[in-house]
Amino acid sequence: MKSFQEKVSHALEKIIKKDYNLFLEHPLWALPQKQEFGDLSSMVALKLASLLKKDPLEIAAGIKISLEKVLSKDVDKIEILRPGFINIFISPKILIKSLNKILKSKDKFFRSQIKRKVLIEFLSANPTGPLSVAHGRQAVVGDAIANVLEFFGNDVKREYYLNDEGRQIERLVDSVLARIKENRGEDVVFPEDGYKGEYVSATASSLSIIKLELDRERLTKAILKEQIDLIKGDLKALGIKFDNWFSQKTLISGKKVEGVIDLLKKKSLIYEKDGALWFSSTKFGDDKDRVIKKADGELTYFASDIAYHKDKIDRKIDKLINLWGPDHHGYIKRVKSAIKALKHDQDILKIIIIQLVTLKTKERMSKRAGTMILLSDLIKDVGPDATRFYYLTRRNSSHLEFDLDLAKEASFNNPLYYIQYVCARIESIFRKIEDVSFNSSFSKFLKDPEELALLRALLQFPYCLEKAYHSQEPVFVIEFLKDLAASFHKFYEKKRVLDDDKKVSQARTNLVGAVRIVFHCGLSLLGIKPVERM
RNA sequence: GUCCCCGUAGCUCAACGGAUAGAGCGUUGGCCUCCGGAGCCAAAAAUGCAGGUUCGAUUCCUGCCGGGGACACCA
Repeated sequence: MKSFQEKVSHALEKIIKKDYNLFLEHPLWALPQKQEFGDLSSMVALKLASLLKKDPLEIAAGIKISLEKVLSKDVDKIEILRPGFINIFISPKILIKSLNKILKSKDKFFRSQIKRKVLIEFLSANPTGPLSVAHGRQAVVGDAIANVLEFFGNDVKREYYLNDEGRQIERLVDSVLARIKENRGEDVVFPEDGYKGEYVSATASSLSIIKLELDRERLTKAILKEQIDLIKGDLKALGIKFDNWFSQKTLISGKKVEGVIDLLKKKSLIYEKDGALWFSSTKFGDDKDRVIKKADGELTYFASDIAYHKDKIDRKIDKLINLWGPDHHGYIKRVKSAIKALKHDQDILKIIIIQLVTLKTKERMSKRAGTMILLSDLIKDVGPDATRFYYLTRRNSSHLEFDLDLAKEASFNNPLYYIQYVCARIESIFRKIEDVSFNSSFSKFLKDPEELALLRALLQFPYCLEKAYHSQEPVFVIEFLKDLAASFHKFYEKKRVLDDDKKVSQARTNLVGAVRIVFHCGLSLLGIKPVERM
């Protein structure tokens, strides 16, 4: 039993079943509320009332009586408010018991043991240039989601799908070759849709690259390696590490694409039209059939993607998660139809769309045009922690308007520092105590409203985790930490931890120790290091 | 034309279908004899428009208005 909330929810579920002979689908029937409304509040009487066409207050009164029987030792009071809220005030004894459990088992108290194999693929930017601030969002959000999944006990693998073959790569190589010739003063026409960014010129000036000018295969390899290393460098700065870099090239050289096409052919899902090969994706819910091999014989990106997803599924993974940009929205049906065609449950794949990062200037970021703000510049300017935080403050589905000046400024004037200030204050207190130990027998001396308010705020962490986990929205962790930070700062203003009364002092040390555990835990999910000093 | 995301305070964002719509920045005014004032306390200030579902709508549905994006034998 991680939280008292679960206990209450189970109790309510039983009561509904017994007294009303109903089973209502809802994971948690009691939710945390504003403290004035108690620790938990349930709307179950209202739901039942609308279902049974009865007076909600009457139903609430009945539930209250049943609930009091079950929870008599655990609650202070249960009150009913119009139009039918049931508000539950947990007894401080139970709160203190939970506090002691947290001190004993630390972050394990909050962890779960869902033993599922999950593969999360994210970022997967083409290795045709450095990462921009737009990519940064995909990278950071993906990593944070993976952290949360791991925290719940999943066996998580982070994967980067590397587009190491195809037209974009050829274009990049052509662009480098053109710059090499330009540098020699030769008269060349720069490829129309080539890459114009500075990094191309930099690559073209590198001696080890120029050496390979006439050996296109080795040149391509060298340029690719350089680009991938750049990407890895940026990721490392943010503390992100992929378990697997999956090469698109190996799909083709390994005949996996041809293999999957043959498989679909055997199922009679491939046909020829206008000289191209088409996949009958409409049979599986897509809006139109899609080309997998063009009339010129070249395989489409979609063909590789079918093979790629088949490969992932064949690795015996329970859940696949892909993070895509909103420009891939129309692509979801296509890939899911392919999974269905291969006789798999399409729900094995969860696609999360991370909305755009737009520039304040309204100019579009483009690698080819060279108009973009580099992720590495951002990290350099504001530091990795503020960078990560900046990306995680928005819901996945919300646009993130990017303003570099604001981001820089925000590094000093940022909710992150409101949160970090808690850590700094706690460490500062602990530095003043010679022997920081937590003796749970003192926790019972916590009884001031400020202390209990902080403890109550702390104990909502499991609920925050549930929300973040099920919605795949790391932003909930931030919202929670902000709330908890506010509770802590308020407590800190009014009560001294280092009190003349030894008992009080020790009790508050316990409380603050638990706050520290939760902050470290929450921040580590976001991939941010708690500070000791600021 | 079809599809997706977004319209909340001057600005940037919150709010599981719930109770008095919350924060930060900015503005105005208080608080350091005391563990770190990057903090605390207080004031002014908001749901684009019109319907619908509901005991209850910022949230769900429909239409409109406004902003952004996607709709390839591109990747």
